[in-house]
Amino acid sequence: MEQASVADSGKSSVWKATVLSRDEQYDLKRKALIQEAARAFSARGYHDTSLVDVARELGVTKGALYYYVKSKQEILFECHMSSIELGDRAIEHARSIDGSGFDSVVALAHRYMELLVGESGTLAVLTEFDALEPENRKIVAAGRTRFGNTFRELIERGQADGSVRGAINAKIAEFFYLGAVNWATRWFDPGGELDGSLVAAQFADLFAAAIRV
Amino acid sequence: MEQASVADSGKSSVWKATVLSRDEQYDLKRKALIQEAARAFSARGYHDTSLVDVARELGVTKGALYYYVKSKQEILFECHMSSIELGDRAIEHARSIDGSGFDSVVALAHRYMELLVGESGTLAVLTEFDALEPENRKIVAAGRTRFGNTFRELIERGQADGSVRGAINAKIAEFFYLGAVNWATRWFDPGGELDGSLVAAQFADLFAAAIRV
DNA sequence: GTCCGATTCGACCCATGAGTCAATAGATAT
DNA sequence: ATATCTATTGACTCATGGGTCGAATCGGAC
Repeated sequence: MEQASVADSGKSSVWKATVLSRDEQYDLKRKALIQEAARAFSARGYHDTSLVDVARELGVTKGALYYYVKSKQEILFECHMSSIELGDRAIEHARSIDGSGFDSVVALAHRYMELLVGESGTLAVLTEFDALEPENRKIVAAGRTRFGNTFRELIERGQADGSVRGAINAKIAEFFYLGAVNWATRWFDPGGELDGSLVAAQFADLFAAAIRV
Repeated sequence: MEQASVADSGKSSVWKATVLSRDEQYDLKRKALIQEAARAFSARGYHDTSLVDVARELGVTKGALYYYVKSKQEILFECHMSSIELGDRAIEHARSIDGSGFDSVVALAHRYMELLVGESGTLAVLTEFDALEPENRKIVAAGRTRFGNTFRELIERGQADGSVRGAINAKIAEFFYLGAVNWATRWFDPGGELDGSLVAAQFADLFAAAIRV
């Protein structure tokens, strides 16, 4: 008992709670595992994160993890896929905007960042693309391309309709903003002094000012 | 002979050239080693880069590398230190500007990026900070802090003298720009379609527009 | 040509970390 | 109480990669 409470001193909150069905518990634990791994991957990087560490953080041993996932690579892949999904949701939102190209890209940029630092964003991993094995990388690359193309398309539409500065190179602007965002996953701390929606708003504001005509 | 030419098919250009003194050759080879490692660290990350790969790229075996450096960590440290030095040079340049706070930060941002994608920038590594061992990390952190403080100080001076938008959070603006820059070391290819000085100019322009009053 | 120090090789050691698996403790139903 | 399925352990294998070291090689000095 004493020892159990010591083991629980980590973040193993989801790894107990016995008021649920089998399947529900399984799903919850799996989610918790991926989320914890995502946090570690984002902070320290894929190759510098050992599953022993992740397991310890969950108050469990490494072997147990393999009851929920088949490999470390699978975890990374799921992290990437959920970030892709956030991208798609942001795209959907941007497309629903009935405004200029400028309005749309800014909406895309803002919503994307909001989702990333928000509730469901804690399991998104944007870096470590190279650590994906070829097969998975291809799938993730498709999602990335989808997002990047939309981003550039909206910028160019803005340039066509006169709402975005013509001097801007769409590709560089995209890399510029996505770089800032990708990097944010490294330093942003959900419990830190900077509030998520504040950061998202500032990021969107900086980007908007950067490309506004 | 035949085999030697095959081995040379990499980028081992500096690893021959017998028209120099001992010490000069030693220094050159050491530089080449660190530069090649930096390229690999920037592209694939520290932990995913093996010294066997670096050695092969230089047309040499791993053992030979240890004649020039004492550890992989030493290489990483030197890479970081040279990026710090670029930062200091950019600071020096920004301080020499006799203008508003806005003019100074933009000069800092522009020059920093120029140096990074320029000639001497090929050995700068900005990410992989966590891979530094504690002692080295402390030293590098000092350089980073110096740069970050200068960056924020200039922004705030700009806000005081009315040349930078007051609504901007200096810290977030700094992270925003440095994120874009850090990320650029991952994708920028000196021989690629995008010219270095063009990218630097666009980055500075985007940043300038983002914070301009 | 021979010698000597500067370089480089390649085989080796060792730590780390991914993934496996038989054994077992825990819960659940009968 | 017992049989059964679930979940977890901990000891294991194996591959990778950093670092070491004595031996071999190379290039210039005499």
